[in-house]
Amino acid sequence: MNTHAQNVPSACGDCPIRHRAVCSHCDHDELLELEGIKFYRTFEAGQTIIWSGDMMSFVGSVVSGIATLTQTMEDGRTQMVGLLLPSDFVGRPGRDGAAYNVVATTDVVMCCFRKKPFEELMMRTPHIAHRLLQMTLDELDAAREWMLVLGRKTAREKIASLLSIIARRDASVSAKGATGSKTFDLPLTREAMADYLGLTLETVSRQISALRKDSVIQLEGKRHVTIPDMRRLMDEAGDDSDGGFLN
Amino acid sequence: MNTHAQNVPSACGDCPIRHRAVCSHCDHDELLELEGIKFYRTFEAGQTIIWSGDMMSFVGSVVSGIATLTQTMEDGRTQMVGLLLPSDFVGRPGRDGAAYNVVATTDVVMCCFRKKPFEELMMRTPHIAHRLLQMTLDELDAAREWMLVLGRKTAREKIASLLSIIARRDASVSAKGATGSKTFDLPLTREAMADYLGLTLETVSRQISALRKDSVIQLEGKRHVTIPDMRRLMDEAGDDSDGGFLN
DNA sequence: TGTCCCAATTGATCTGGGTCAAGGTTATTC
DNA sequence: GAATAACCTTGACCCAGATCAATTGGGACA
Repeated sequence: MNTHAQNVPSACGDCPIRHRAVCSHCDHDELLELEGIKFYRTFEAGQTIIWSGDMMSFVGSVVSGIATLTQTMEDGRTQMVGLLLPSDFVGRPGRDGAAYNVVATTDVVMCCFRKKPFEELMMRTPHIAHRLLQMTLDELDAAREWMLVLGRKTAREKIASLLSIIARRDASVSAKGATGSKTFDLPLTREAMADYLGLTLETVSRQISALRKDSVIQLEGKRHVTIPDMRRLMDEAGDDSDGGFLN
Repeated sequence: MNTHAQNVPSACGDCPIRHRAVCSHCDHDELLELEGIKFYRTFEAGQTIIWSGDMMSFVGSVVSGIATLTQTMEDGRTQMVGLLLPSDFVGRPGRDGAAYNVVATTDVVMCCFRKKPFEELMMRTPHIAHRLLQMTLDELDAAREWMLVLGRKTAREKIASLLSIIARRDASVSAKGATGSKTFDLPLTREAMADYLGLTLETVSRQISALRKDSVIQLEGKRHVTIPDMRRLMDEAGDDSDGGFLN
């Protein structure tokens, strides 16, 4: 039982179940069991991966690309409830119906497992259940952190919170650690950001402009963001500590 | 392996680990193992059970009373992120620090387990891990459902959503099932409701008055609510289906 | 090189819910 | 049963963010 290194043994392939997603150890027994129940699927940008209420026949993780979880009311109001980046897990072992829409924001490759055999594997393999429990607890924390953002933060603080989350998960760090400067491409349209933050896209646009005018962020084009001072951004977000949506 | 009935065998005592909270079956082996690691604690209304950031030395479930999970910003803005009713589980196996404050709203009795032994028990006992995973997935769904409430619903819809959740979890049903009339005592002050809904207490008060004037609800005193028509309330909440915070 | 299209910006105005302030209701205590 | 203290309600006013409406920018394609 050795913890997994960055470079994956070729025997493991690039299946996420052997990376962060599900297990953190690396003996090869299960690989065989997985043959035939594991497969890859690709989705185009904009495509719905799972409809809320559908029976889900698979679980899996995101290999590349970005997907979002959204809830919708009949009148069309929508709220994004999660952001899926590579290595994030999708699915609800033990459940049949999906609770929300999963939509590909960019082109997405997923590594999927047929649900029934995966559940059986999980039953036989305690560390998978434990790993899933840890991941689910992380998501629960993230969701609750986000409830504070949605319920109590101002528009400016909401934008700063979102940027700081994306920066932490996504960014190439250009300087010393958590407080230096960071650069990344926004993976979301203004409208998607609005759906995430419980705002309108106009308000998102205005607040981004304001943050740029105040030099909290720099913009190159519409999507490429650089954050000269993470500490400053996190102050704007109202985060006391190092917060942690999506860890 | 028999599913648990309402009346608990006396050998089981009233420990929640044998009720809904953790396991859904009832063989007696583990009971012995639990001796010495299980204990009860009581908290007075208003008392903080766990401070955010504290090391948690126990996990457990609520036996009686009501507690809330809250997040707070330095400037005092607070957001409730969960409501704990009897049988709900508290704690994060595998984690040390608490992520939010847990506060007793009424007097609360908790059935606690020392964390380390509980975790060891969980490692040895797959069905406990599976049960906890299911419960955590339920909480995650509930949290995400609540994100829609916080991000996209109007004040009136928010109040209706909260009332319908409490009615579903808490109420004595007076008529036929989910659509009949229900009666219950509000377990929360107006201020706590406001913290739950991302509103101010004045707005909560006004919207409750409005719902009463429109006969969506009836009030006796300040806390005793009866809902003549659940279907009507759920329409007001904007819930298409039977929604499900806290299941 | 233009034109089509979609994302984004910016402006003007409106409004739901926040803020501030003044009572009213119960419950508790002595 | 009067005094005190929570808790709740209601009113008047205000403002952050929504809504409605142009306009701009930038990439793909012919």
